[in-house]
Amino acid sequence: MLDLVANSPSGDSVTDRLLRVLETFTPTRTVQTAAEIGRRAGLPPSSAHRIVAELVEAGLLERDDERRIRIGMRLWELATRSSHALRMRQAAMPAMERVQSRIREHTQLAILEQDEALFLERLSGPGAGSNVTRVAGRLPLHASSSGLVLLAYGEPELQNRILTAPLPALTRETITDASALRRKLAEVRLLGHAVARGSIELVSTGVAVPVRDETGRVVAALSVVLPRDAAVEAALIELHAGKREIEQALGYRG
Amino acid sequence: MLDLVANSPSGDSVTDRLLRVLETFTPTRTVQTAAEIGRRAGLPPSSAHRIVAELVEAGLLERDDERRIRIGMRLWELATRSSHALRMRQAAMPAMERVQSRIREHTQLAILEQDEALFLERLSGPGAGSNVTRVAGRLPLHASSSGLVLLAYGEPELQNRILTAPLPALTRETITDASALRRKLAEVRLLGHAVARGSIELVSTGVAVPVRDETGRVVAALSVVLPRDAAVEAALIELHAGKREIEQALGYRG
DNA sequence: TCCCGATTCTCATCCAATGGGAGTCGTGTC
DNA sequence: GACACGACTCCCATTGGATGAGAATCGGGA
Repeated sequence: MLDLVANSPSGDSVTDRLLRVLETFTPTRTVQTAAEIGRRAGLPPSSAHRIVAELVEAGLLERDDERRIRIGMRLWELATRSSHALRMRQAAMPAMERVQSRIREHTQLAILEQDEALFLERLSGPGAGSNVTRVAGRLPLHASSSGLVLLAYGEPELQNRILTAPLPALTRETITDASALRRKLAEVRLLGHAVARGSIELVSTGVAVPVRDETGRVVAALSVVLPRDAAVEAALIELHAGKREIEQALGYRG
Repeated sequence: MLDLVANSPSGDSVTDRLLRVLETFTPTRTVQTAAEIGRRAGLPPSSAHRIVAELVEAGLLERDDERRIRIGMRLWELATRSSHALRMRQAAMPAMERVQSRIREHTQLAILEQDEALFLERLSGPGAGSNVTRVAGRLPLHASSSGLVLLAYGEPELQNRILTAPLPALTRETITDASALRRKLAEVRLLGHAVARGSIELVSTGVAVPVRDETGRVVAALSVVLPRDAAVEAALIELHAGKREIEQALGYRG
């Protein structure tokens, strides 16, 4: 490929490139030079600089004092202002705060997104226990309590996809057997909640309940993360109260 | 313009177009058909469909059951995971919850963004008063208490820009005179907080304090919105406690 | 049944995007 | 103070992917 070419000989569309550029940013790498971005996104230096400059112009990226690049707030604004799911987050916040203040452990809200549980919010008091979850982070459906709820009440087609795919173990207590998972899902539907002990981290137990919108579909999971051997009853009571509060805010008349 | 052309004869780059497409979404219009998007973004129908399909493929937009288009969660994820400012939001949440639970009025966190105050978070108990602020919403610097704080501690160049531009009135109590604003800013710096009575909505009063990061720069404003004639002392005490808590989380040793 | 709008597909056209290269700037090293 | 290295900017010949008119298809409502 030593020839002079134009219009992305690499065969990727402009959209692809923009996305690759944005994806070079991670939770641990929030500022980069334009050249770094280019290297990581697999772009020639001059192209990288041009594209980054364009994105800065558009407000999707920002240049700080030292001329380095950060993700622009414009991106977050666009996404947050106009997103259906994030309006749900807003509706759920008061209930989440209540649960958090009573249980005093991590309180989370997750939705189904591309066959994973995506966490929209996490409230954590001081002194709350261990928790790998992060806002805008993801966890696999078969391992997290939130994921189990979203999976148990999800489309049959989703369940098939997950049950026929490999079930990677995060700990030695993660369910990795399809038929065991199938039984677990039946249990979740029967009880109306999911308890996941040690399946994400050995030291903690997740407890989650489904949240329905006005159409009656399960659209989210409300959960708390307790120390591994804590009793779940008190948490369940608060989760159900919180769940009902959110459902009312969403217009569900159960 | 009846001739056959290629590569956007309209003279706009691909980035521009993508941004225009994303900007057709608003808080009140979160789902649209591809054709609607095209009309609003000023794109020919076939181009609109192609671009929308590309963005759906990339995950920046999503198609719902009825084939209509929504903003994709991917966009929010990218922005939230990798943004400096949103990590600050996360660091501020516990303090904000505390302030909210004590004052029981809207508690907000704002940053400076493109010469406006951009609200990163708003906690609102049940029964809190009126409030025009929205998460991911903006307010002018000269009118809101958060804006006054950000402006008072901002770069001189920012202050010049604002002070020499027109100062639109949101209510009859908004400061619209440059020299009055200059005096107000001096007062804010002297007192270490801003009180804005009726300048956004006549029925409410904003109270805001600055928040500094580890470099000592003011990077955010923590504020509450009280009923117009409420006493501000109790709120100020909580705001200062909250501010200090956030600054410690950010590594500021004041 | 017809109609109208949304959507998909095709394809000739051609210009905006491309990326090598050369040069500048700033910083850190010996 | 010279040198090395990397980030960045500018330039420009090249061209293939993006473009949008148009035709066809789909789908819902009257």
